[in-house]
Amino acid sequence: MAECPPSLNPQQQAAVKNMDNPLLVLAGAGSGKTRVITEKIAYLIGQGLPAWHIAAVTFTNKAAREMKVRAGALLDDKKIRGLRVSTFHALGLDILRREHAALGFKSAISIFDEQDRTALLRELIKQNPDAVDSDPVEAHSWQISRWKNAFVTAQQACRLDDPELAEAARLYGDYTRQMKAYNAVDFDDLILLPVLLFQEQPELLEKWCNRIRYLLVDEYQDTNLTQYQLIKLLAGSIGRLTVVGDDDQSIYAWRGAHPENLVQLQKDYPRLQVIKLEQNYRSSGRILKAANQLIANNPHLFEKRLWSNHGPGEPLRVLSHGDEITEARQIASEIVHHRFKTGSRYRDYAILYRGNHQSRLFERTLREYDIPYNLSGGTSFFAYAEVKDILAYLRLLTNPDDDSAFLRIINTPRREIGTGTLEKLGQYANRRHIGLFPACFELGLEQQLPERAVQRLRRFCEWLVDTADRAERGDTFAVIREFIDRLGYEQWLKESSKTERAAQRKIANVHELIGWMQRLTDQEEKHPPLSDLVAKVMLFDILERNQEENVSDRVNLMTLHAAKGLEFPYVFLIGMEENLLPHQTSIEENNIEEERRLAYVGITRAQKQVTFSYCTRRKRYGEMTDCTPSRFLDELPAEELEWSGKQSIDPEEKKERGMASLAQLRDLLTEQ
DNA sequence: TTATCCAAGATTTTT
DNA sequence: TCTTGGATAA
Repeated sequence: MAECPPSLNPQQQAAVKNMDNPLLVLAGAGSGKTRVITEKIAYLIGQGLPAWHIAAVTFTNKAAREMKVRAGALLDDKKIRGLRVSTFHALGLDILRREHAALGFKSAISIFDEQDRTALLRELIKQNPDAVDSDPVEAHSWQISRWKNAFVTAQQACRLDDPELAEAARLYGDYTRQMKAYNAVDFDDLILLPVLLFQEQPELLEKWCNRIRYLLVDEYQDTNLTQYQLIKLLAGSIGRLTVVGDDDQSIYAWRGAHPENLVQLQKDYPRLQVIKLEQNYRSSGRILKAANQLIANNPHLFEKRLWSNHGPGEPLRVLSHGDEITEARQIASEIVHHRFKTGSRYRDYAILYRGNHQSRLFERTLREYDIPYNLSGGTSFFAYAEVKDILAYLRLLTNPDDDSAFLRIINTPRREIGTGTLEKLGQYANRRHIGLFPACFELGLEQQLPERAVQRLRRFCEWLVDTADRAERGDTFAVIREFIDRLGYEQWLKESSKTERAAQRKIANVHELIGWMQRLTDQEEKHPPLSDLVAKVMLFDILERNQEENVSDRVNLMTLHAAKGLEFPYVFLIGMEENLLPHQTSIEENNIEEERRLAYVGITRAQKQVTFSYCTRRKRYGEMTDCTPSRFLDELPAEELEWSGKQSIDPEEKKERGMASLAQLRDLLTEQ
């Protein structure tokens, strides 16, 4: 973490102590915003507001965890009991779980991820063959999500009368009805449904407002319109509320984030106080100067200028390379040399890039150079097919209406239940307006399907019912383990995997998932029902947790998005080229500002030094293409930049600095 | 029902 | 160039 001042600076103090007015804290990068939130929680409790009346909301599990830990360090356990620190989605889930009846849901709610949503939409499109539609399913799925994030209901979407979106609007309605039938919600619903509920039933809102008497919101610039509605409802008309944000770090507009919420706050709460935190405790002067100058090219909701007490520090460097292979090699070799020269650790370095695909070459190169690295982002644990399968089984055990889960696992592992059978089952269930699982037990099904098929379905379903029963009553996890065992799932993984190693990895993932859920259960005094657990698990990412535990000494590889909120002594910003950063599609859509903020986020991650690098030629989609250095490089203070690369560097130095052979490097390492 | 091939497309992704 | 998913053949 950045060094914090021994005591809070005047602005931070003002932010902590202001509790009578709604408060907006404009916290620049590295200005100690997490500290302000945690200190404020401690202050509120010190002023006599019990912890269980305070809620702090973040966007990531990681941020929530960090906040909990840091609040815990300020206060003793007793005082902090009941404090709610969670993600938006976890808060929404909690509301839904407690108020499900008011929304017409049964208690065991399934949570659908994007894949589930897309699969369901695909089904819905198939069911309506007269609609000639060329748009891919993903486009509709995305549009529906956009609507949900922008607080547009299905009815409102239908009334938009936009022929381009008519099909999506129709699907939105069908989808919403179908989800209700499945007793399922998606991630966006976790925010949207509580808002709709509170609007319709003020007495429930009052209950929750009574419970949450002070609300703190982290990364406020990332809230979407629906989340803002939820904040406004919970904070009430008085606005017992502190939000902390930075419009310069808004990099999620493409996902529905609405940084204008910063201004809206001023309109909705005339008594709003605004406090700016501009002192930076992270970076050296030159880095801040560069960051300030770059971001000055964007229009601003609020003016803000970062400064720091640190010295000017080292100049910013720009490296030029002939191609991406040279780029990767030179950076790898620089890290080796620099680390050796300064006695730094691997984990002091971060290599940041715009797109995930850029990591691949760097991974390979770092391996060649024997540099340990950590890759964050990429595929999440829950994207693994084996994890999704097991979760689908668990979902079906707790929620028999979850057709998505049913379809996913009915023939995984193979049970000789093919599409023909499922098609007929689906038609029957549709006619009877029931789920696929309940349909299997109906007598009428026997007229539709051959007896063998019915038998197979029933045998499987009866087994599930029996398992669910025993899991409810007995030792839940013993039952689940036995269930997975009897499924023959591991055997199936072995058979279907290409290599033995892949199979072992998948099996390990399954164990990890179950073990993790069990630990989660054991933490709670009263064992929560399985359905709660399954829902909760959907909101977490186990990989994230692993990386926390893994405090090993590794170079960090991540996207600029993933880097937000983190800091490193030495930062490499690679691929500083037009069409890469700013990204091509953003140029086409004329959305340079968000790209500029991405660059800004990248620069402000650095404590001591930033190194930019670009290539003059690069392989793209398998073809060598010419590249132009990013326009953002021109927007930086030229006098603080030190260019090196083929134009400016003399051949001797180049040889010495960049092109050391692998053998030389190995020698260097062994000497050490 | 499953295996294999081919064509299209290729940002970012907190939950 | 690599991945993904849909179509097609066995």
